[in-house]
Order: sequence, then C-alpha cells, then structure tokens
Amino acid sequence: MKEQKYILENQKSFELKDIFECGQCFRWNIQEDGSYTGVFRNNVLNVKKHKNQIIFQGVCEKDIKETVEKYFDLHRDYEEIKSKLAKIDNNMKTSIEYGKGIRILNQDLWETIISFIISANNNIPRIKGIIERLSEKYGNEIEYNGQKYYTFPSPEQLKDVTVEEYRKLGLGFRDVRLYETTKMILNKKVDLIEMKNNPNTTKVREELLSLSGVGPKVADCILLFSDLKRFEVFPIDVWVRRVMNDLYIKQEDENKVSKKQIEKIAEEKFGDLAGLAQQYLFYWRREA
DNA sequence: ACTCAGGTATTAC
DNA sequence: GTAATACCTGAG
Repeated sequence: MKEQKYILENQKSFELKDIFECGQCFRWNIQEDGSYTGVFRNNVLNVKKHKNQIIFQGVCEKDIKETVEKYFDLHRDYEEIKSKLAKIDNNMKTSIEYGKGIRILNQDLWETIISFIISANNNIPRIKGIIERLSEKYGNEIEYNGQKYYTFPSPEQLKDVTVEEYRKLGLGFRDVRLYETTKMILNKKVDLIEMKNNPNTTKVREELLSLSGVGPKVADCILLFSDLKRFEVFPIDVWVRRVMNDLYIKQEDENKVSKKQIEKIAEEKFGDLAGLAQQYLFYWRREA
C-alpha cells in the first residue's frame, strides 16, 4: 500500500461538491483547500481540482487509475445522459444545470446497505458520525499524510458485535437492524455476490427488502448508489416527494401524494434514467 | 422544552 | 392492502 497519484485532464461532468454532497455518500469531507478526502474500500484518497485538472492522490490498494475510473464511474457518458434528460422539460434542464458535475459513485454494496440503514429517519451529520465511529472501532487503519483513517468494517469484522455495542456508538433504534442484517449476510441468507450478477432489478429489490431495516426507500438508494448501479430506480424520500409535487402534481399537502403516483410520473417521464433524474432533482431542491 | 431529520417495522382497521 | 404510531439521538 503505497502512495499514488493520478491526474485527469479535461474531464467533463466532474464537480467535487456535486459528487460528494449530492447525498449519495457519507465518508467524503471537505478540506481547508477545498479538496475532498475520503475512504472507500481499502483506499484513502484526496481529490483536488486545479484548472482543467483533477488530481487524485492517496493510499491505494491497487492501481490508482483503474480504481478511480471504476469508483467515479468514468466509463459512463454523463454528457449524453444529461442532454437526454434536459430535453424532457425545463425543470430537468434547470436541475441539471445546477448539479451538472454529479456522477454516481460505484460504492461497495455492503457498505451502502449498512450506511443507508443508518440513514433512516436520521440527519446527515449524525449519519456521518455514526459511520465514522463504526469504522474507527471495527475497520482497518490506514495512514495517510500523517493522519489515521479507517476502512468501513467488513461483515466479518462485525461478526461478534452485540446490539449493546452498536447502541453505545449512537446508532439508536437502528442497532437491532444492523445486527440482524449483518447476520443475514454472513449466513448467506442474502448473497451479495449473487445479487450483483442478477440482472432482474425487481428480484434484487425483493432480496434487499428482506434485510432488516431495509424498506422501499433504502432499497432503492442501495440499488442506485452501490455498485449494483440500477439507474431505473427512483428513491422517494421527503425531498423527492416535495420536488415532484411542486413540479408535476401540485397537491396542497405533499404528504397526501401517494408513492404510486410519483412512481408513475417518474417512470413515464424519465424511464430507465429515473435514478439520475431523481438525483438532479433531489440535489437541486435540497441545496438551491 | 420541543421539534426535526434521506424511514421502517409493527399494529390496527 | 392502507393508515397510524413508536422509535434513538443530538442539534437548533
């Protein structure tokens, strides 16, 4: 594990803030110089933008170029996706303009499952805190730039952790969910490897829903934000409900809008790019 | 003191 | 099936 560096030039659709603060990830933090540092898999990376360059450096398990290309979804043409979505209507056009640098990361499936279970009825600072404490306590240490970082613990590393210990880390009522889901994955009651090879998104969603603490919204976030990469799903949280109602439904009380209704509109308008559309709309509505 | 935050599981009609 | 309700925690 040695330090590596990789520079990408003239990369389109790549803005640090859009990528790291659009709500898909929890372990990237802004630094004093405006760059971001984060831990993913067994890597610690700092990403900096300088003129037409994106500079990646840090401790990388494998070749940094390949690692970065995979994680940052560089093989996908976001320019094409955006131009397709922008044609749908002016709302999409505006939201894409706002979040033009978004890319959907290829995050580890297991980490994504646990992270979004923790996200339920929770706020972002607290979610991040819990995940950091979990990693610090049960993950592996990696040193970079004189600082210690911790990988997200594997299922095996959480094998013997008790509900009480989770509670002590501040997980709240999600402690049991984490405990049960970890057991189910260790027992292969739900097989993550098989899941990645299963092209039937509906089936995969059903499997995810069988996990403790995973409901419809969390399942869709996992499908979209993990390396399962299913772009046709449409996670509906409070923000998406809000923006969809404001733009397309216009009911007095957004809470009275049914999920089915939102899903129908999303499917009709956005089709197999619904997940991306959701991300632009979500980010725009929450931040702008 | 009290509300709220990237929902889910449980219970009751 | 769909609606109502409890639920840890800590920041504002």
